Amino acid sequence: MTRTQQPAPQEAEIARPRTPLLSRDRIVAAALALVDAEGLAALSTRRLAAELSVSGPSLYNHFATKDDLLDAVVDSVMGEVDLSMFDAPHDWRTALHAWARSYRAALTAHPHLVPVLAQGPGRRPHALRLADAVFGCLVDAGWPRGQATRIGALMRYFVTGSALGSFAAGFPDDATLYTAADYPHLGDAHRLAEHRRTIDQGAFDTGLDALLDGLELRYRRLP
Amino acid sequence: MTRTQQPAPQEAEIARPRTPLLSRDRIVAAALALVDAEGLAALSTRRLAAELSVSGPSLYNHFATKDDLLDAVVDSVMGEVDLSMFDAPHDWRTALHAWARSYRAALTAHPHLVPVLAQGPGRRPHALRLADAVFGCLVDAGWPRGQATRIGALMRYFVTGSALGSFAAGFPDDATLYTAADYPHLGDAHRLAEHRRTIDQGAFDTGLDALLDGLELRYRRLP
DNA sequence: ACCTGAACACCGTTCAAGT
DNA sequence: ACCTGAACACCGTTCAAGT
Repeated sequence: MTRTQQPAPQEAEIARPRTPLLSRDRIVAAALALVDAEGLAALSTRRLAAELSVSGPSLYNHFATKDDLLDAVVDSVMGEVDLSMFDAPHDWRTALHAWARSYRAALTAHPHLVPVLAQGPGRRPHALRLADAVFGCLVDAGWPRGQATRIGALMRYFVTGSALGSFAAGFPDDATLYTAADYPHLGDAHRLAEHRRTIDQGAFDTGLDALLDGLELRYRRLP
Repeated sequence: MTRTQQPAPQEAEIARPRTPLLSRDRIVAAALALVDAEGLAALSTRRLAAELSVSGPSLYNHFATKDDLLDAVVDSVMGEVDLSMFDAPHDWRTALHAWARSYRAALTAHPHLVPVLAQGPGRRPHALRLADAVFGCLVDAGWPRGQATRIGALMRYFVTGSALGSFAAGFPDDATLYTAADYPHLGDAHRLAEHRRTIDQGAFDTGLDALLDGLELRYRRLP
C-alpha cells in the first residue's frame, strides 16, 4: 500500500458516507425514555424505530437482537449508581449505607427495568464494576470472602426488592375491598397509596438501618 | 315460576350440556406449568390453548383478558405460602422468621412470576390475606401501626428481591470475563454459579437474621 | 354455555435490494 | 456501512357462527 497525501482515496469513489441516522447511544436513550414512560411491554422494535423515525429493521444494524439492546439500556441505568464512596476512606457500614441509597434511587427512577437488571450483572460492565466495588470494600474491611459474598447478595435482594414495586401502591384505593370479615386488620389499607412515597422510602430506610445494625453485630463477633 | 318434579325442564330442549372441555382451575394449572417450564414469555394464549388441546379464543370464555388469567396464576402461588404460624401463639419474631422462609420457598419455586406478584396484592384474595396476617401479627405484638406497615413492606422487599433472581447465577461461568485489570476483586466470580443454591439460601438466611436482629433492637426501644 | 375459524392490528427477525 | 420494504411465523382479542 502506498501512502497518498489525500486521506482514504477509495472512499471518494463510493457514495458519500452521510452521517448515519442512528447510533447505539441514540437508540439506548430513546428505548430508556420509552420504557420509563410506558413500560417494558411498550418497547417493541417497531415502536422504538418509529420513535426514531426509521423503519423497524434498521435497529439490527446496531444491535444483534432486541435482548442485546435491552442489555445496553439496563447497563446505562447501572452506570447511574454512585460508587465514589468506595474510593473514599469510609468504614464499610458508612459506604454500604450511601451506596444502597444511591442504588435504590437509580432503580426507582426506572422501575420497569428492575426485573431485567435483577437477573444479575451478566456481562454488563457497569453491573460488574458495582459488584466488584462492593465485594472489595467488604473484604478490605476484614469480612471473610464467604461472608462478603453473602452480604453483597443480601444487599442486592433488599435494594432490588424495594425498587421492584411500591408496597403502598400495591393496595388498591378502594375502601370496599377491605371488608372486616375477610381482612380484619386492613381497614385503612385503601389510604396507603396516598402516602406512597414516604411509606416506601421510610420502609426502605428502616430496613436498611436494621440490616446494617444486624450485620454490625456479626462484624463485632468476627475473630 | 312453578316447581316441577323434573329438574330444569327447559334444559332438555337444548343440546346436551356435555361437560366443558375447560375450567378456570385447569387453565391456571396449565399456565403455571408452562410459565415454570419456559418462562413468562412462553405464556401466550395460543400456546396455552394448544397445551390444553383447544383453540386460542376458547380461553376467553373463562377469563376476560390474559392479565386476568395471569392474576389467577399468581394468586394460586400466593396460596402456597404458609400462614399458620400467625394463628399459633408465637412471638412476632418467631412468626415472621417462619413466614419469611415459607414465603421465599413459594416464590423461588416459581421465579418467573415474582415480577408480577411483587407489584403488590392488588385484588388477589390470597395476597391480601397474607398482608392482613403479617400486619395483624405485628400490631398485636405491640408495634405501632406505622412501624408495622413499614416492617410488612421491608419484609416483602427482602423476600421478593431474594426470589427475583439468583445472585450467584447472575455471574457468567466464564473465567476470562473477570480480568484483574477491570475487576480486581472478582477473580473467583466464575465459580459462584456452581454453588448457586447454598450461596443464595445462605445470603437469604444471613439477611433475614440480621434484619430481625435489627428490628428487635428497635422493638426493645418501644415506649 | 362453551368452543370454533376467520379476521384485525400487532410482534421479532431475516433478507434481498438500494445508496 | 446503513437503511428500506416485503415476508415469515408469531402475538392478544373480537366476533359471527356453530352446538
